[in-house]
Amino acid sequence: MSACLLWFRRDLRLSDNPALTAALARGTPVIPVYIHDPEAERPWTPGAASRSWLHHSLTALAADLAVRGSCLIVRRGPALDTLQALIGETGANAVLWNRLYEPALVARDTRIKAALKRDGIEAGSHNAALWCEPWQIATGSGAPFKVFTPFWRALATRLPDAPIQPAPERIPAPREWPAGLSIDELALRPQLAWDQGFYAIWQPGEAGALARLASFIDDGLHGYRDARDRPAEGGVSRLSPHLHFGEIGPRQVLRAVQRARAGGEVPERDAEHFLRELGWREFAHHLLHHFPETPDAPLNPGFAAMPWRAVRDHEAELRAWQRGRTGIPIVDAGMRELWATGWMHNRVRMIVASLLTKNLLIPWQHGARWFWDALVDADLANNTLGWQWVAGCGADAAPYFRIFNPVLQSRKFDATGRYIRRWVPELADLSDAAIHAPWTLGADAPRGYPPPIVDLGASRQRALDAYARMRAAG
DNA sequence: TCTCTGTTCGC
DNA sequence: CGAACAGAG
Repeated sequence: MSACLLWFRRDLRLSDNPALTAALARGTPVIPVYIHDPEAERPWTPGAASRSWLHHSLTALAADLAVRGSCLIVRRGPALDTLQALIGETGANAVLWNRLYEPALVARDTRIKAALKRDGIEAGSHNAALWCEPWQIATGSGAPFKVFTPFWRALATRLPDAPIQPAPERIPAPREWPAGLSIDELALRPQLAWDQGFYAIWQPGEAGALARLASFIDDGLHGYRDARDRPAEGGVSRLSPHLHFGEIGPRQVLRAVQRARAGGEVPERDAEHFLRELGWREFAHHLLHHFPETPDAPLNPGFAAMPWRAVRDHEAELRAWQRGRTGIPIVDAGMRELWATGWMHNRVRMIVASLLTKNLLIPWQHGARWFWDALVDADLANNTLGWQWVAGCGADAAPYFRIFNPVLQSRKFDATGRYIRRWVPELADLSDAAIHAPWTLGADAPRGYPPPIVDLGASRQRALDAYARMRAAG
């Protein structure tokens, strides 16, 4: 009897899922499968925080499938071998999935599709993750975009308009289910439960994603343009991990914003600024597709000559940055928020990344690696774009060498020090005037909090000099 | 999605 | 003397 394997990867939802829609349209039983195959993602195997989230997301998906008379079959091993084994066991004659965009996974999926077709198996891939496929958008001369603003203008002409499918009420089951592992057997959670704190603020899974979107549209979108920059406020959507795992799709987010905008509940400027953030996500995938080397190498080749400091000589500085012990309050607050919650506010991501790459002159790849392990929303496209942007070697390079001043940023975006007080409690008693730069208190600076790891003025000049030397060499 | 400096303006 | 602004990198 014929059946269809529905291969879940990072599209862990039942609404707005084109592969699921296609599977149902075939009218045969559907066998949902998740295959744990981290080796295929080398060198970017999922980090520890991301694996923790995945555990919870798979658990939610399995429950959502069970309610619909279905079942998530969990396996481990090379994806093609596992799919072929399942085909043998179930007699399935089709495999459907939604696309991923990481270079290593694109290569794997291409091989799998060819192998399945050679065996006479229908193999179909769909778009669940993007407004617009990276290869469907180009400059006037047919080249990929490297600057955000023109990319955004082009994207606006190609927004999706197909209707969004709701989650089905039932999913037809096979007469017999193949064997599978329990989610626990994948050992995705850390041995020491350092991720416990994460789930006080996060609800992985489709229901959590939809609830987050709804509450953001209701009371976060209004005033978003300004509130999004203040890390002490809940002024951002916090949808990033849900989007990364496909617990919600960008089309669903777009549709919800458009509805709120049309209803007049939300000022145009706030809707526009939020949609631009989704535009940056699309841009990141566009760049990763067209420049697959960029997770490791600068997009701007001139940066090969950038005299970064060798990290092996400065392990202690990297370690202090990772642990939130740089002595610069806004930076330490961000790094500790990351450690405690698996997430960091985007404004603060830019500040901590600028300190590492500019003031400490440590290569951006080391920061990207740390984020990769610590973020629940770790995403190769977004992480690469963000780090290259801050380092100055990526797309949308400014005509100047951008160096954030963490004290000014802190005064501007955390004026009352609420964010710092929350994550750096040893500074909680300082005045609003002193909390952004406690070393200015001299002998009165709080004990137990380190002095700044670098002189911000001198290290700024050092970075500018390094940049000038790079340009002279190029 | 920036910072620094110098200038001007208002108090 | 600080706020506001322009220009440069």
